Amino acid sequence: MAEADKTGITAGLGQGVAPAAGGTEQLLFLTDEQVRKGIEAMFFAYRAFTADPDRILESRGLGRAHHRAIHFIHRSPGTTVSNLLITLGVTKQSLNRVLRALIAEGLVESRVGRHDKRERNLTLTSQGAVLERALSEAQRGRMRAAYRAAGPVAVAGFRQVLEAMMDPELRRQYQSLSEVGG
Amino acid sequence: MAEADKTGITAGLGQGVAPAAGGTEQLLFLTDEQVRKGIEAMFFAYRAFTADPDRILESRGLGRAHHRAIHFIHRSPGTTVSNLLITLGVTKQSLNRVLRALIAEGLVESRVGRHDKRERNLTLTSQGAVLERALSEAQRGRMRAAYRAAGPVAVAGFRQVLEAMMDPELRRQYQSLSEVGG
DNA sequence: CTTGGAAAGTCAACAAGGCTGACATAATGT
DNA sequence: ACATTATGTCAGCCTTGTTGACTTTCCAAG
Repeated sequence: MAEADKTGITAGLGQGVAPAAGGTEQLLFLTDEQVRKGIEAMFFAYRAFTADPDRILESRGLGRAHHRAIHFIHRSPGTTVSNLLITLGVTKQSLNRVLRALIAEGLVESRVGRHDKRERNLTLTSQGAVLERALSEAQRGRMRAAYRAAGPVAVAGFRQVLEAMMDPELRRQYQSLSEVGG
Repeated sequence: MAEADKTGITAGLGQGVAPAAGGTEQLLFLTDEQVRKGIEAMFFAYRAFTADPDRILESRGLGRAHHRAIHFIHRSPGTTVSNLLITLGVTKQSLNRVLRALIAEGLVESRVGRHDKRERNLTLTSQGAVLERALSEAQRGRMRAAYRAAGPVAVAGFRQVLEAMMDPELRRQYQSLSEVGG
């Protein structure tokens, strides 16, 4: 199947997309078949998306959960445990297990907060930064290749649809990351 | 490693990278920041993507693994265990546990193959079809809403990028599903 | 017809990474 | 002084993935 979608959207999108043949749907691109393909695309793409980092992590006895923590600590250095809890959407106990491992491995540092000593400010150690870099490189390499293959217009659309899929609460979190970032 | 510097723009620029609205970001869309946003968008969107079915499944004591099996059995009625194994990318033992539960619940039927009696042809029972419908409806509802919000051009781009992210092998599988399509 | 290999099922054991509940500690704010 | 917040931790449970070993059934080639 060719990437004929570029122009027509409705026309090129193959198989089950009956071109208005008795179709009641005013918007052709919203056929069940189209939506199903989107769902399956998410499933397969997400597998590919996590495959590269998983390979790196495996060799160090870490998992996807550690990757996520590393990613967001890198993204928001000095963030607190509570913040991370909200971002990751897991329980304190679950995150704590992950953080304990990361700290034990010397990848993350946990310092008592300056203003509020109950808080812990989390940062990557230099070792942690090295691993983050490796994980990120692998994942960004794939993402970058996909971006190149699909082109800038497609990339914009990609992000638009993903953002539209998020619940408002998640979207807010997602968007606030960029502002903070760095 | 050096690819990141190609654009001359590294981290810390946040949203400011692209000339906000309708800008010509054609040369800039491969900045690290852009790619990172894509990665995070995948993370958050995938959470939202699975949230609705998860809620339905939970109430019936099933999990995401069951959903995946149901989805692909629905998609390719009469498929064999081996086929499903390849599609889902899990081990025989793992899939078998899931299938056993689905059969016990009367959601899936396993019939001895006609041509090759070693094979088992898997189909949804009427009950299984009902559940599939419910799960699918929830997920497609969200996807459809996102599609509407983003528009047809964005949808095309969304699919293009996701497909470009897949490894050739996964992409082949993904594409072959449409042809079968029930 | 015998036999090798393929398809499927199963048992056992294990690990990652979610979850809940209960409880401890230290620091903060009222 | 006291309630609340942020964090950590123990214990136990669940789902879903993994390996390894073994069996049954069946097809197909020698």
